[in-house]
Amino acid sequence: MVKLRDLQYLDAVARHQHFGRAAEACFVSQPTLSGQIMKLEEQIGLVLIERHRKRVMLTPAGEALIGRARAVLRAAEDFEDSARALSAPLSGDFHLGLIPTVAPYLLPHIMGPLGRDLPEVNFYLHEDQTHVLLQQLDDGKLDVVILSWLDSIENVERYNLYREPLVLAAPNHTPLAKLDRAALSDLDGQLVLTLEDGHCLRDETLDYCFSAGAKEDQRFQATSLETLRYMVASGLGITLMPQLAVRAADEDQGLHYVPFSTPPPSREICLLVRPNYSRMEAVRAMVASIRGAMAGALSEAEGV
Amino acid sequence: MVKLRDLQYLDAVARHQHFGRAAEACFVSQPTLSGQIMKLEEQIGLVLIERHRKRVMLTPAGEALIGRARAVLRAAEDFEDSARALSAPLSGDFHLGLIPTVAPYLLPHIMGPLGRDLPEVNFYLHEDQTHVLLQQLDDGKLDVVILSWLDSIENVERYNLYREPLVLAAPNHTPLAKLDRAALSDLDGQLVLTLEDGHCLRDETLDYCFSAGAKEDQRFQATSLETLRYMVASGLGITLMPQLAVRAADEDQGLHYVPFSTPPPSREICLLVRPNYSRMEAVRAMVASIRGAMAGALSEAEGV
DNA sequence: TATTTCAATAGATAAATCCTATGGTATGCT
DNA sequence: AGCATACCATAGGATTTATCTATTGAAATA
Repeated sequence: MVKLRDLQYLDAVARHQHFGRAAEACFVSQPTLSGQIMKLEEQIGLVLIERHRKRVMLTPAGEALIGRARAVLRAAEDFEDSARALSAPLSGDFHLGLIPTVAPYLLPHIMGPLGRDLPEVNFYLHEDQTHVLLQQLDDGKLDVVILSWLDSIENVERYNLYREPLVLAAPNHTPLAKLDRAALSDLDGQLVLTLEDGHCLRDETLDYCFSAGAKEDQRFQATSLETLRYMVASGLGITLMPQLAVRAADEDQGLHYVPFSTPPPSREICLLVRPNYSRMEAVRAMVASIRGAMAGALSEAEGV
Repeated sequence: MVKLRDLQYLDAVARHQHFGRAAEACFVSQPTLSGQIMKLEEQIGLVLIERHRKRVMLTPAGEALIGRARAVLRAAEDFEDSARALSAPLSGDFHLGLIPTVAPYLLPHIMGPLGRDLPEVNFYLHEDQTHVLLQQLDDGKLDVVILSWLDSIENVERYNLYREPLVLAAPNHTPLAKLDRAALSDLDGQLVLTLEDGHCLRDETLDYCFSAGAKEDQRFQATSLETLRYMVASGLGITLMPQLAVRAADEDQGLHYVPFSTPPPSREICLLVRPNYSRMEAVRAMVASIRGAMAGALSEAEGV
């Protein structure tokens, strides 16, 4: 039977397209890696790697097998992760992915409680757009992602964390900013500023706005929620903001937030893991910790 | 990183609940296996096996990990199968599962062509009911199954082989046996003999019969199509028979087959493999070979 | 108490892996 | 051309790992 080490060597060569660097990545000498790769090729009766002077690459057979080789390695890592989780359920490294419209506003609320409730866990934080996070979750690069739920997402296990209302952000001294409560119908005929393509908040905002009869201002697209905030503050237009991004201090910057009358437009922020993920005990602890932290944070924010 | 060999040892101990027999199954000595298991336990920091005098068994931790260990082994086998398939696509062992109402009538038509078209393949044949075959396909015990398609089947790749008409089987000298062509409406009010529970042909037959107003004869249930045939021949009642099970010689046994007018009741016989199965080239060759053989066989039978 | 059963231990051997040093062959530069 | 560079393959020896046989030890059985 093939050996996991050989598959690691194969994976490294496929990745680096270079025997020396692949060997370095595996912490062995180049001849060792070369020899083992050759032995593997001999064992299965196929040449897996095309050796050129300038660059090595996989043969068609290698290309066909590399996916399955990586599947074996993933399964082995999964076994080891499970073992670690069993011997110390609430410890180890966790790679947590968040979308850009959540991370900077959620993390201040939860990093404290998480550090307190799971003191043995090291959290590595990754910020990216939904589709990237989901891909990385699937690849095993991330353990957990937190994002705004979309019905098109599949093949994950989902834990709702909190439902986040969207509020209307309008420049001071405009009629909309005078409102105590906004209704969706108030958006009719308005021009709305949005984030650039790829942000799920953009799609959610546009959905609500289109159905209310508002139009997108196609002259500008913001690259981040902070940019968007300043575009609104400088009087360029209005937008919808997630509740957690609301800052009372912005009033001085020419920006006013108006909550919607119930039921407000909102998004469901949830935590996702792969089905059969090996460290569910820690995930459940994380979910409980975050829900606890956010129950307080949102009702507090809502009162403002 | 864990070694595949260790996982094999673990799997063997879990299976045999006995170190000595597990070692034998792995073709190593008992101390070797004991030692490696202990080393594995030490490596992952968990006791996986409860050593009792009378019987060894998995600890809860072992129970939690054995599934993932087996997943690793399956992935490794998959890699090796793929490698073999690449170096000799149309050779090796194939475990083929068939349902009992297909196997004895289909195999005579296809074993010749299969042997001719895939001379390097060894076919191992397994006969069982649909749900057992599907489970074994999923477990990797079978490479390919051939059965009558049900809409409830999922998570497989499907290749239709042929659509098999069902014909009316009635005792000679009964009014139905005098018909040249039967219509479903002719079944109205009849008592129909069926196979015992678990055979998909039973469900298909009853579906057609119920919708035509016929009732099941609950006094008898046949354990095989051959038994059923003789029950009809001895005048106990009528039934529906798959076209391929029709034998002209039965006329002398008091049994008459009446084809239905078009469109006749029928079942779709198809070949299933796991998605991402590693030896698709051979499967495609099998499908082509069977389709070729059956195109002739069915039109021939239909002419009778 | 004697016997049986079965996993663990001890010590020796065989095999696999890995290292350093070196060879050979394209590629690129002057 | 000629030399230097980059890089994979080969050789030979050192180390680690897996494996074997023989034996021990501890519970279960008679």
